Amino acid sequence: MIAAPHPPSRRRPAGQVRSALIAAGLELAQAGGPDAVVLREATRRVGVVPNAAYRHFADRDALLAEVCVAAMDQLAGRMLEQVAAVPGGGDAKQAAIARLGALGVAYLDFATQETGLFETAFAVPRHLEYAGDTADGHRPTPFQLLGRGLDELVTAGVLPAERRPDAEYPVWSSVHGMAVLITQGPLRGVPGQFARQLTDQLLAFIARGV
Amino acid sequence: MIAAPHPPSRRRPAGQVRSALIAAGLELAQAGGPDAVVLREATRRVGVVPNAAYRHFADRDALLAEVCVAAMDQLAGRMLEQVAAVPGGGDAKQAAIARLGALGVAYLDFATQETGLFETAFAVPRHLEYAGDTADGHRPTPFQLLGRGLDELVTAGVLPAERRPDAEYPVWSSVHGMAVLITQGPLRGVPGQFARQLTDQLLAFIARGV
DNA sequence: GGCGTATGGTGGACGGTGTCCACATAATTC
DNA sequence: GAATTATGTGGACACCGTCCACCATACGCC
Repeated sequence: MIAAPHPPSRRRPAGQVRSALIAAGLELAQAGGPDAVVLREATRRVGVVPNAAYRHFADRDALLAEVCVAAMDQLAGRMLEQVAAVPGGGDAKQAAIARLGALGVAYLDFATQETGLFETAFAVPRHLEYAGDTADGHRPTPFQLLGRGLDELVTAGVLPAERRPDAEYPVWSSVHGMAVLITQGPLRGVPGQFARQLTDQLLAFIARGV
Repeated sequence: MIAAPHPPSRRRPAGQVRSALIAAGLELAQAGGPDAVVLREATRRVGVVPNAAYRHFADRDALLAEVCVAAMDQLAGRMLEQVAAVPGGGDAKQAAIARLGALGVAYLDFATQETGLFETAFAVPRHLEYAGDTADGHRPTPFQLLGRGLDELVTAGVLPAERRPDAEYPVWSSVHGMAVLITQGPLRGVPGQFARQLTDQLLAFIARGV
């Protein structure tokens, strides 16, 4: 046996393995949702032995939780992009409405195009807390973006100020509910054309209800 | 070794093991959601060896799928109860609105009180189809109940007939979204009082938007 | 009525997973 | 330079879903 007595046993720069594990977990989540982020596979991709993960995370759920906030951050990024792409000029009321609509469409597009990540973003393990809004280094949360959109609606004079408080919740519920029903629920697999019709219908519904 | 050469190896009446497995799975789902319905534990509760399950289900997902329709059926049952409990007399318009509201409240109550079952009802395995509406022997689906509620709204003159088509979807999305956000999503753990306020606000939102 | 055959149970095994323990090394601190 | 801490390794355990080979019963058919 001429086996090397101890394989180099190299050690990566501080924090590198940790973030690499999160990145690997994100890949797995993208491909297969939260259940697919399996600790051993993540370590395999990073090129490290399974137990090494326990130097950086208490357990698999702790890793998953980090992946979840990363996924949520990606959703927020997509929403930011889309709202920035809305042409600005013209009527202020129309613009505010268009920007809010862009947020909703981005939300739904992300859910259908990146179903794994979308599912993961909301799959924070049961006993763990959802990270408070906008942890350091991250974008504003989708919830905050929605709040800004509604504020714009008020300043543009579209939404009466007295109806602004807590208006986030029904709007968020509507969009989130449709996203869930289409991507994971009984409405999954409906043809894209019908899904788009549902989206338009939903936006009109929200505009009347808010 | 005086071991009995072959333990009785008894055989249950036809179909009994199958339904017992579903019932056991339902218990597991109630306590811990879809991930908790684990094949081996179900067989253990039924008092049978793990492999016996494979005589009745192709695999664990097939068992889970059956548990899902049972859970959905329970949700429908709760909705039926609640809508039947709405006092009938008085203004037809008010009555129709009250009955639709009762459906929504029942949906949300079920989600908060039976979170495991609620989660399971919508956790049909990816590659399997959602059972078409109202399989034999089951109650009407929640979706059908919602449709009836909206029909009542039309006949009572509350909802213009031209807005009836496909009105299920935005309404369903709103209620379902809130249920998901409160029970599994970022809103979980909010105090019950706030949750109730959100529910009222949501119903008003729906009434305006529909 | 005897008998073959499908039906539904058993036992044992395999690979995969999360997690724990004991150990070994590299980096950091005094 | 020594002691301590942080990080990676190796090996093990229990649990899970699933497959294979075997066996006992119930049932239809001649």
